[in-house]
Amino acid sequence: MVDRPVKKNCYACHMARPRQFDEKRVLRAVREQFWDAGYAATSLEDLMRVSGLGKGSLYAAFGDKHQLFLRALRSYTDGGHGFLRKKLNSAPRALDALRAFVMAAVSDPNGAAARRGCLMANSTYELATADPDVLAEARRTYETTTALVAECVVRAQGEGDVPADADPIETARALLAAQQGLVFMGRTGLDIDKLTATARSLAAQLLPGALSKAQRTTE
Amino acid sequence: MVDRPVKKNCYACHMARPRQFDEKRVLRAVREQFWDAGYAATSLEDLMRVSGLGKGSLYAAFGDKHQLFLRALRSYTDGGHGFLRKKLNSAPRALDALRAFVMAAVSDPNGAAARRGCLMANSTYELATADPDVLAEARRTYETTTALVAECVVRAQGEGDVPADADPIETARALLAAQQGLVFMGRTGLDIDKLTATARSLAAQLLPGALSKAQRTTE
DNA sequence: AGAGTTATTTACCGTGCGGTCCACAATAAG
DNA sequence: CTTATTGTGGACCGCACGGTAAATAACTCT
Repeated sequence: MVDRPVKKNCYACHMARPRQFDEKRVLRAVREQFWDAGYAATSLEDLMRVSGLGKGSLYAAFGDKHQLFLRALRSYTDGGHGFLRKKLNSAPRALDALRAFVMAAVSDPNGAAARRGCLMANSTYELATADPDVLAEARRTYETTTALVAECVVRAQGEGDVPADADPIETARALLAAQQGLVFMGRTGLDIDKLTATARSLAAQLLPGALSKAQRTTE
Repeated sequence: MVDRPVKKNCYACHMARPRQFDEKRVLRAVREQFWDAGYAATSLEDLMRVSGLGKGSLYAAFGDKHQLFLRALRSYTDGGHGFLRKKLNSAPRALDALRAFVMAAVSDPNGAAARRGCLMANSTYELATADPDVLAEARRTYETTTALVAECVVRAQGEGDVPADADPIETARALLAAQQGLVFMGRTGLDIDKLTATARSLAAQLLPGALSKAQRTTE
C-alpha cells in the first residue's frame, strides 16, 4: 500500500518479497487496453496479457477490475491535466494555446488519435449513467479542465486577444464543448482532412480575431 | 420475415399462428433499454423483461442480440432523421431551426434528456472501434444529419440570415460538432442551467446575427 | 540459518451470460 | 376433425467471466 520503491529501511521490523513489476508501467498498459476496447469489452485475461501479471498479483495490487479501471482512469486524467497545464502555460501567446486546445483532436496527422478518442470521454459515455465513480471522475475532470482553460482565457484577455467583456468560464465551456464535439466526430470515422477543416472553422469562430501570426501567413 | 399484419389471404397453402406482439412496440422498448444501459450492460434477461417476450420469440423474430441491437439502433436513427427533417423544414425561419438544432441537448427543461444523451452517440463511443456495423451506422447517420443541416443552411442563406459566402457543408459540420459537444457535457452531469448558457453562447457565436425576434426580446 | 512477511503462480469455483432446443399452443387449410 | 405450419415459453447447455484460495517463491531481519 505504502509507496516504497527504495529497498532500504524497515518499516515494520520484517520486510518481505519486493514487487517484481513496475506499477506505473502496468497501469499504463492497462490504460491502453481499456482505451482501445472499453471497460466491459476488456476481460481479465486481456488485462493479464497486457500487464504480464497473473490474476493473483493483479488483484493483490489493485483490488478488483473496477478499482483497477478507476486507477487507470485517474492516472489518465491526472496526466492529461498536467499536460494541459504545461501546454497552456508554456505557449508564449495564450490565444495560440486556446486554439491548440480546440484542435487537440486533430493534432495527430494521420487521424489515429481522432479515431481513438479520449479515454475519459469514452468512459463517460459507456459508464457514467450506471457508475457513480466514473461520473464523479468525469465531473472532476471537466471542471478542472474548464478552470485551466478559463485561466488561459484570462491571460489571453490580458494580452488583448480576447474581448475583455467575455466571461472566462463561459468561454472556456464553449471551447471545451467544441473540442469534445470534434473528438466525437473523429470517433465516427470522419476523415482527418474534413475534421481538420471543421476544427479550424470552429476555432476561428469561437476565438474572434484568433489568427496568430503563423496562422495569418499560411492563409 | 414477410410483413403481414393482415390475417387474410394464404401465401403458401397453409397459414399458421400469427404474432402475438407488435414488432414496433417491442423494438421501442428494447431501444429504451439499450439507451439507458448501453449494449454490453444489457442482458438478454433485461430484453425479455422490457419486451415481455420469451427468448425463443425474440431470437426467432430478430436473430441474436447484436442484430436486435442494430435493428433498434436503425429505428432510432431513422426516426431521428425524420424528426429532424420535419423540424428543419417546418420552421418559418431557417435560422431558428438551426439554432434549435444546436440547442437540442437542452430542449428538455429538467435536463433528463441531457444526462441520457443520444443513443447513436452512446453506441458510437461504446462500440465503434470494435463493431464495423455500428461504425457504418454512425457514419451514415452523421452524413445524413450533415446533409440535412446543410440544406437548412442554404435556406438560411437565401433568407439573408447566414453569410452567402459560407460553405453550407462546413457550417453544418461545425454546428453538428457544437451540438454533440453539448450532448457530451450534458452526459458529464453539468447542470442544465450552465449547459443552457453554454448552448446559447455557442449558438450565438456560430450563427452570427442569429438572434431571432423571440430571442432578442428575452435578452 | 531460521523465522516472518509478502509477492507470485496455479488451480479452482460459482455465476450469469448468450444461445439452442423442444414441447405446446394457436391458427389456417383440407 | 385432422393436419400442416408457425409462434411461444421455458428448460437446458456450454462457456467465459470475475473472483478466491492455497501452495510456493523471494526477500529482510534477527
